[in-house]
Amino acid sequence: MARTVAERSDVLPLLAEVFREHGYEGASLSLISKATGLGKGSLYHFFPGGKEEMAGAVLAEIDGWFEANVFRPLREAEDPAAAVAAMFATVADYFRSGRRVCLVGALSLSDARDRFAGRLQDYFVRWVEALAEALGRAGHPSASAGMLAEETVGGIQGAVVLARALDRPEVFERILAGLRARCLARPANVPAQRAQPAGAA
Amino acid sequence: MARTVAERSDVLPLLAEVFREHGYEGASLSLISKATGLGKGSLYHFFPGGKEEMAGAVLAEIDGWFEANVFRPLREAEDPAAAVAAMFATVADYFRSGRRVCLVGALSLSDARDRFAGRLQDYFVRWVEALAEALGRAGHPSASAGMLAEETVGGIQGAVVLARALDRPEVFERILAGLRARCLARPANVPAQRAQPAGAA
DNA sequence: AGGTTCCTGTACCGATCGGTATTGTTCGTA
DNA sequence: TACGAACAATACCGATCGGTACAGGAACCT
Repeated sequence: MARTVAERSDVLPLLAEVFREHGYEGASLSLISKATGLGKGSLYHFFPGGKEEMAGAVLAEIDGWFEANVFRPLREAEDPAAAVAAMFATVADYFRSGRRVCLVGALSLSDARDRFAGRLQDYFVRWVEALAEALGRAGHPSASAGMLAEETVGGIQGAVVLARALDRPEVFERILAGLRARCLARPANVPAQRAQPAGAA
Repeated sequence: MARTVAERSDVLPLLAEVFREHGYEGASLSLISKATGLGKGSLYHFFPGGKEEMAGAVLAEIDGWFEANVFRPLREAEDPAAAVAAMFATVADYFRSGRRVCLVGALSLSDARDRFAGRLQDYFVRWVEALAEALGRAGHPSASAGMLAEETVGGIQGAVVLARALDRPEVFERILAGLRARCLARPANVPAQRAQPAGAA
């Protein structure tokens, strides 16, 4: 028996991909075992709570990644408009232009929603709030900033659905470009917040 | 043994609800049997192709419903702006303000996508095209009409995801209201196409 | 009434499910 | 070199999966 000295954190990305591709119900332990190269014994060694703990760990990692790479930059960036622009690039990359499913969104539509309700809710709440704050600091009036943030986060989720259903990744890119333009359009009432000219960081 | 003389078409709505609530993988035959009140024997009498045929029949019915109540009105309405406004009302009603999942969208994110790829693609293609045509006739230039149609259909899907994840139906309503406003805003270049003043049929 | 068709319920099939127990194997440590 | 902890692979558990076989009752025909 080979001993690979795997760490729990090593298998998380593989695990995540299995849940993304097959959903919670569709990801059977044999599938997970094959995808991670770990036998059931090893799997249950790392995740005594079984499948639910595996999915929970994946959600936690995803949450952490978005917190570090998306939410916090939005909240803390000196140049909020640039941070918003960066968010679109980061997200498009993360979702592989719509070829890759958003696990949080997929779980929200699935049977497993109730099981992870708190986490799912939290993820989207924090995304919307972080984006709304950045939009507000970029000059959008606070009411419309919240509304625009909701529309944008929802729009990204919808773009994943549509691009996957149509099997056309360019649909994802196109929708994100539209959302980006609306987020970066100079708000009417702010004097000189420089809008990103479609090519900045 | 009671004979209920059920028709195949009678069980379709119940079947649809089971698939919506539990997804394809999550909808087990025992669950389906309980929800429809039909034993496995009856189920396989009506759907010899098993679960796949059941889901296929549900998709076909949904497709037919949208064709009759959404797509065709968009294509054939005398007043395209009114048809677009009606679409939002119809859709909000159908999705129960985001409390009810879009089965086509959910399947698109799930493992079962490949199994029904053609149907899923067709549904969204026809929705986007019908809406784009109506928007075009309402005065949007053809390029932006296609783009806006894509954004709108995707936005509706995203609104379902977001509202379900947040467990707040008003998010669905709010996003749809925003999309509606953008669709009905008087296009810059058309002379006198009357924009719906947010309250008409 | 007798036969036929159409449905319905149930028992049952092999396969696979999530999960556990057990046994091996490879380490760090000393 | 010996030991115990950490990791890996396998066999196996009861339950449930999707699907089949079949017997039986209701409605219809003649």
